[in-house]
Amino acid sequence: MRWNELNEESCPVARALSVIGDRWTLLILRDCFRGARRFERFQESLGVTRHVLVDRLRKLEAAGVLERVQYQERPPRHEYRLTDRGLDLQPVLMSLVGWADAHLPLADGPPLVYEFRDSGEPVEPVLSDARSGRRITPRNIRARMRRTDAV
Amino acid sequence: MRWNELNEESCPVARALSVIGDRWTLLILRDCFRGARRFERFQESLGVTRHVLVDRLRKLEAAGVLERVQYQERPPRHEYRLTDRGLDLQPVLMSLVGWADAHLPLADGPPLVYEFRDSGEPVEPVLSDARSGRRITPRNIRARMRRTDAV
DNA sequence: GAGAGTGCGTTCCCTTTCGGAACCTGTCAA
DNA sequence: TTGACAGGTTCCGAAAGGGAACGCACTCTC
Repeated sequence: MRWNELNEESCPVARALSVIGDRWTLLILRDCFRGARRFERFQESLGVTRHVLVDRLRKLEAAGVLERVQYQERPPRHEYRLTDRGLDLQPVLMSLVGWADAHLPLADGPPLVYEFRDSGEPVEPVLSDARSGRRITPRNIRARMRRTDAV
Repeated sequence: MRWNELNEESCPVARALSVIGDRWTLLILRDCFRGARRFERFQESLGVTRHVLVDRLRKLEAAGVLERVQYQERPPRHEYRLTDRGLDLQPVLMSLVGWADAHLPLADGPPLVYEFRDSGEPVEPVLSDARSGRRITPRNIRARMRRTDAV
């Protein structure tokens, strides 16, 4: 298994990481979910070097996670927007936040909280089964291989 | 923001990535969830070089995600086991799997499926609110900053 | 009791990636 | 005409990673 060929793996974790597993990539997406769209804003927010940022944005665009949209003509300027495919990464980000808040807490509480847009009720995200609504824990489910090459 | 000082950030995404954001780390944890515990098995499964593997295992141990347990005396041999903190990363892995299955599908279907350990019913993991059970989507929730330094 | 095997590293060398800083290219406004 | 702005590109040295060999403390087999 080579890092640059993760997309050819059958394991879904590996294929997901082939898109979002590079350094900085998930932080770029975090900024996207917070409304960032433009190169300078990503660069300032992350402090990442500019060619790395170019590389990551290009890869995310190629993967269909971001789309590059022209927002002015002269000089041509583009911004990066989350596609539906990118929006679907929200559970990944929220799971990370949930884990960090639980296990790497800050002294003065979590710096951000999620709430429902309509009611303002706070959200405590957990994984559950879409059909039954049953809560998912590491101990009440198991993975079953459908093919042996899954690794 | 420097990669090696992500743990000092206030953003929970950054702090989570300070533990699991390095190359290979999530793939090591994937193997742990599949029952891998020993150095040789990780090394064979991933093809990662041995010193990188040593580095990642040490960091995960230092972060309390894995614990190093002696399983024989002479010569002393240790294996790496998920702690409760490590088990709590399952939603992160499952979110990645869900996203990959939805957006980077394989021609012949997902190589592995999750099912409930007791009933064998298939599991379709989604994020929902622990209290209300309401489904979470990118559009029905918003993040609210509790402090301005959250970035 | 010599040699091979096992499990977990460590060391060495070379390539790739990354960080830091400067530079480039249209365009507009002062 | 000079400066600012947005989004890159280029160059160089440093850090991280890949590949392969070696080390070491046993045990097992012949």
